[in-house]
Amino acid sequence: MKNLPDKTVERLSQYRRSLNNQLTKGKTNIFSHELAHLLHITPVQVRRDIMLIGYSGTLRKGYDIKEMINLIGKIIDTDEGQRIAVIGMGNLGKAFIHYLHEKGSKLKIVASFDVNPDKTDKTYAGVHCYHFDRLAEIVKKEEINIGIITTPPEVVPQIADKLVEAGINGILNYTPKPLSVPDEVYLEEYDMITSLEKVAYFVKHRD
Amino acid sequence: MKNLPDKTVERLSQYRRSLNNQLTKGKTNIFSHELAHLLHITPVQVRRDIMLIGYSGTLRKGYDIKEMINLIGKIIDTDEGQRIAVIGMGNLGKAFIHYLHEKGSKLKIVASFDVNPDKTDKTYAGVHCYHFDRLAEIVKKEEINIGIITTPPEVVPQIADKLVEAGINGILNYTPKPLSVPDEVYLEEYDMITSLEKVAYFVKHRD
DNA sequence: TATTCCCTGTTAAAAATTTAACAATAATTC
DNA sequence: GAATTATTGTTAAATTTTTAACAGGGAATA
Repeated sequence: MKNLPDKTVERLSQYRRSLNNQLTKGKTNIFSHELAHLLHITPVQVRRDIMLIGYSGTLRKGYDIKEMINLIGKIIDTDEGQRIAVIGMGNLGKAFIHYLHEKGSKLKIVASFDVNPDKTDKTYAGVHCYHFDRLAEIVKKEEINIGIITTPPEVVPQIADKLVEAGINGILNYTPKPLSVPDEVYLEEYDMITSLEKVAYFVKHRD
Repeated sequence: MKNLPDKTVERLSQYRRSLNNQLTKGKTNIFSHELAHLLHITPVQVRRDIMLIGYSGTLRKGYDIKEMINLIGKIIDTDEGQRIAVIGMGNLGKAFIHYLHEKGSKLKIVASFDVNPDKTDKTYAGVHCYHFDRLAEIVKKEEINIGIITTPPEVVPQIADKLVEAGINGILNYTPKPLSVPDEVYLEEYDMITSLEKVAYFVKHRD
């Protein structure tokens, strides 16, 4: 499959979640306008995304929910499921682990890291916390290929270097410290303060 | 000032943070390419954003850091500073409070809410946690105008309703449950699982 | 069986965002 | 003081994303 647009990929993840939800409610088919309504987007956008992934619904019956869930899985997930590490076991790191814990997602957080001895060598929601010194070792052993960084910003560049060195393929940086990594590593950054200041701006300038 | 593009607003927040950082290092002026380098974006983008906010640097000396910080403040902040509430005192809520605690930001988290009696009537990092039943009362008393939702997804719609009813002007929804609010309320949504699945997708399809 | 209606799939247009191109000009060099 | 260099500000082009428009066709209706 040709590479999908960024935004479509984001929505696929959300479609899947909504669809799973509908499935548990006993629904088997869904119209573009229904799915759109659930995500508060437009039906056209739904249909366009579905077109891009090469799926087809049936006229007047909409889309088969199970089929769509499976297809999205084929697009996003790998067969083995990707294995993830969280670096930094503060509140944000814990939130992540907690978030992924219940879901039947293919994404598995299999290790966490910290330097604080109060946190290392303990297990939180089924995820063991190792000392950061053991990063390379554990990444290899556990076949981790994605890292989520939730540490204080000062140490982010070194952490990223270590992750890349250890052979990770994707990084999700949740700190306010912008990062750059080699081209072959996929990087996604998100800054909580920025999104809050964005809200502040648009609240101030609304009308 | 005419309304700025979404993305420019996001970057302004990041410029300011970087600039403050440079200021503490004793730097007084900065070139577009330097600022660009700090955020890992292009110099053109920096210059264009600066153009949009109507600021000018001086040729060969770059931009005056203090002036820019002040200007960005005038654009994003209000004189009194906006007052924020966090709804849901789980790990994510705590992360937010912690994050904003140290910063000299104009944004102030002045209250938090939960329904769990283990959490209510306590203070975390200087922020008092009230029972959710008191939302309307406290929002009024504390003149809160922005709410951050970090609760379990099931209860999000009711919470949003209550926030809107209480007269809030902006909502930052961190749950995976899409929300819709009246037009006069600014809504920003962010979904941690989605961004993780996005990384997973691009890692899988990289090159 | 003809007609209407609803919903999909897709192409085309519009809007938002990023990137490129370059003119202007102050400082520096020769 | 002429030529070169570095850096800004801005217009234009390219890219990405969203929205609109509408043809097609199966189901329902009559």
